[in-house]
Amino acid sequence: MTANTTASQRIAELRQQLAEASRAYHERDEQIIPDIDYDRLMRELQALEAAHPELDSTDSISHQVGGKPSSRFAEVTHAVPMLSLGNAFSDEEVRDFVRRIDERLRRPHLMFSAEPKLDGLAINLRYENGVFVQGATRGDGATGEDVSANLRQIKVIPHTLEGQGWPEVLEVRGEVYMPRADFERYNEHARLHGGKVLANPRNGAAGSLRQLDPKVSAQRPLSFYAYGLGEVRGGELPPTHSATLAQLARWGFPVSDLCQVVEGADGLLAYYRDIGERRDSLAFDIDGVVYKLDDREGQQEMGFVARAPRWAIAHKFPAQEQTTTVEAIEVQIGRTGAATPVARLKPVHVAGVVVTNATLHNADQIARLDVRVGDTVIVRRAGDVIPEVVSVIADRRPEGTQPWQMPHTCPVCGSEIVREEGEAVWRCSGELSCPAQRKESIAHFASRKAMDIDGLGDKYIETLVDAGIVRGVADLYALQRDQLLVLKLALDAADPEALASQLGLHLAPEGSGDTLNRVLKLDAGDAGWRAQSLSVPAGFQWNTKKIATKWADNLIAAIDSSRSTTLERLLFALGIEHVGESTAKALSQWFGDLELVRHLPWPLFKRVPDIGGEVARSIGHFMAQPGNQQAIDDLLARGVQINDQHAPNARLRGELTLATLLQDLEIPKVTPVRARQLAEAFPSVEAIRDESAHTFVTAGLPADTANALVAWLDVDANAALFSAAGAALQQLLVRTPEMQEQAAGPLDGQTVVLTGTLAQMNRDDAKARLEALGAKVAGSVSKKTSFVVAGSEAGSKLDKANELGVEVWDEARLLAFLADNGQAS
DNA sequence: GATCCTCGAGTTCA
DNA sequence: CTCGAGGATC
Repeated sequence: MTANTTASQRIAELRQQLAEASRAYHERDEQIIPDIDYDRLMRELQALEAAHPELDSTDSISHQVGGKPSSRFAEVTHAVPMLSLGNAFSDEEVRDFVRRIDERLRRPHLMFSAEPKLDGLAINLRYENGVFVQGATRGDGATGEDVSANLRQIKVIPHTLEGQGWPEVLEVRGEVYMPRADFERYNEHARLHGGKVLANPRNGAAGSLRQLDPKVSAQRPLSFYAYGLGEVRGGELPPTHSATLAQLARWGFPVSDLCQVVEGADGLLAYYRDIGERRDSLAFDIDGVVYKLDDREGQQEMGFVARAPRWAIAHKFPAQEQTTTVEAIEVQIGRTGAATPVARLKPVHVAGVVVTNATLHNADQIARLDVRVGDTVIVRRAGDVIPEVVSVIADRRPEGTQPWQMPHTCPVCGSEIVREEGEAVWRCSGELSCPAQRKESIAHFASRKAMDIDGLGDKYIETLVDAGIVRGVADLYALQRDQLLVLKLALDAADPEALASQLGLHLAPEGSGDTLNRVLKLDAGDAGWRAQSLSVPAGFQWNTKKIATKWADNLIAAIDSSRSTTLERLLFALGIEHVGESTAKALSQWFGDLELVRHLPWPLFKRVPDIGGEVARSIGHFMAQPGNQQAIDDLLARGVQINDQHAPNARLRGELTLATLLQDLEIPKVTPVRARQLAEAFPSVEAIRDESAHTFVTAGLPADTANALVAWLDVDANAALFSAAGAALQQLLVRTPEMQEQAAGPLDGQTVVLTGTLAQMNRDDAKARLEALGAKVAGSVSKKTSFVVAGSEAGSKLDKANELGVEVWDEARLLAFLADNGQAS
């Protein structure tokens, strides 16, 4: 095959792909390949055609601008063609652009008008004698569609011009777009009322403008910014682009206030960076910025190349969206057993990083998108960082794919995967017998906000667990330096036999695992393979320099220093379901000591604000497992110490009554009113326990309530819980004298939210200090928020605060306040 | 019973 | 950061 046939094949291929994409984009408002790919393919085609002029043809898509207009609307031939712009993707290309102008014009100060490039739909508005007469889409650049009726529905487009001095014929060009917030609101409404959900603001704008019924179009929240001119007759306009925009604004057109005049390539690049940083906080989507030589005389001198002016260029942001293929859909098991499907993607660059994984959240989301293995998908890194699959490109689905289904068994331990009634998540039922859950729970235990064991990364946890050295969190505190050294040696060893003989270890037979496992496992007969007691012989020759000893020493030291901890950290570290950072803190503050929390009957936990039945039961359930109690015993036996134990909070005192207890037990039919009645009629739990329904009725309870109570007490487990709770209540009340009064802080009862980056301290630090003054530090802004502390680059939370009229402090004010109240750094 | 608010849990990559 | 769901409140 000659080079030429290869090229001609490729050209044909490219032309077909591009034509297809172009048709979909312009006629059906669908994007079947992302812009970035389209641009890349177009460049490839142009390059090939330039290199092989004999294969070029005038009707190639590379010589057209956009697609053919659809036939539903009247055609409009533009008096002045609507051209597209050349693209720049790098600083270098921008400098080239400026250099070309500089070389031709030879002027001292090159001034440019820089503007955001809105991601919408370009249109041309025609005014004759100051009255709007026609509006058209760009179409293929030469002819577009008459969408005047729909454009008249857009409030910001003037029907008649304001002010005076406008030309007889004035054509204004600009972008119709849909503001993000309106797009969201519209979709929310559509979802609730079964309307058409829009894919993104750009498609929303395009689709809306091309509705045949202007009434439908009127419902869509469209807006407009002017950025240029078409035909102008019978009038003078200012000599620069920037002054023209100002003039357009005076005539009543919306002009973006982000437009700026800057000088030279450096000015352009600074503008680009500035807008790039503000991109996410803008009210609309942009896909780059546009630079135009400001003075019109210079523009004329520069002229045009085939499809674009030489005096303007679009500087695009790195693609936020990319296509790639789904190589597999795997299931990850989290600490709680939650089974999360994750798409393994063919690696692809998106917005500066290589993305290989994207969460698919849960089975419902997969079903909604209908993502299948082998699919080509569009991946996005939205405003935040986390990649997500936006949509599947249906046309590129290979034959014979099946809809994805949640597996029935756990990929790690083989246990059944089940879904609770009414819940969205599927869970592996293996609990701690599932290695994945065990590893995750150990990782959680060691994490920064829990026991904070530095240096114990996922990899090491994995090997420690696989090797059987660590089976539960308490085993971490029994780790020996030698075990870690051998572990590291085995991980790096090329020759297991040699290593084993050097260390004097018995080696598991080949095929019983990788090098590491063969070194670590010892034949224990029928019991299977077990970790052997590992040690490095005295005088062992380390054959590589300083191998691993540093790491092992550091880890042992980190584990050691984590022994001294707080109740809050330990409770959080245990990984009790529904007990996160803040619930752990509440438990620690209200009850003060571990023994109390370990043995308290669950209904009493409900006395703590923000703990309800679900959370209370979960704590009780955790503490009722012998294995968990054993683990706590082991931790304490191996030197874990809680340094902040104290007496229960005195505020509990008023809460601990027979009436509240009766409510908290969740006895059927026993409402708060009935609970109070019972508490008044009977002095204690013991007095109620063995009574008959008749006695309760005599005491004033309705018969059905009395019967329900007796029936409930008749169940042994309930009776036991009842007695235990009564005893615990008494015990706590007996401790009344030692209960702690909480010191009143200046921020008592206030809720504070931190946002943005603080320069002088980190977030956790600021949080701790505010809490020391009595404040509650919350994660989201609501009308109950007392004030918001905004650091630099504050985002949505600051907006929300402004929206709700919540007071906002800057960092200086916070620092001053902290200093005034004895919490200076 | 509905609504608002907060917490927990899960996730990516340099 | 976002979603889902638990808790508090009316």
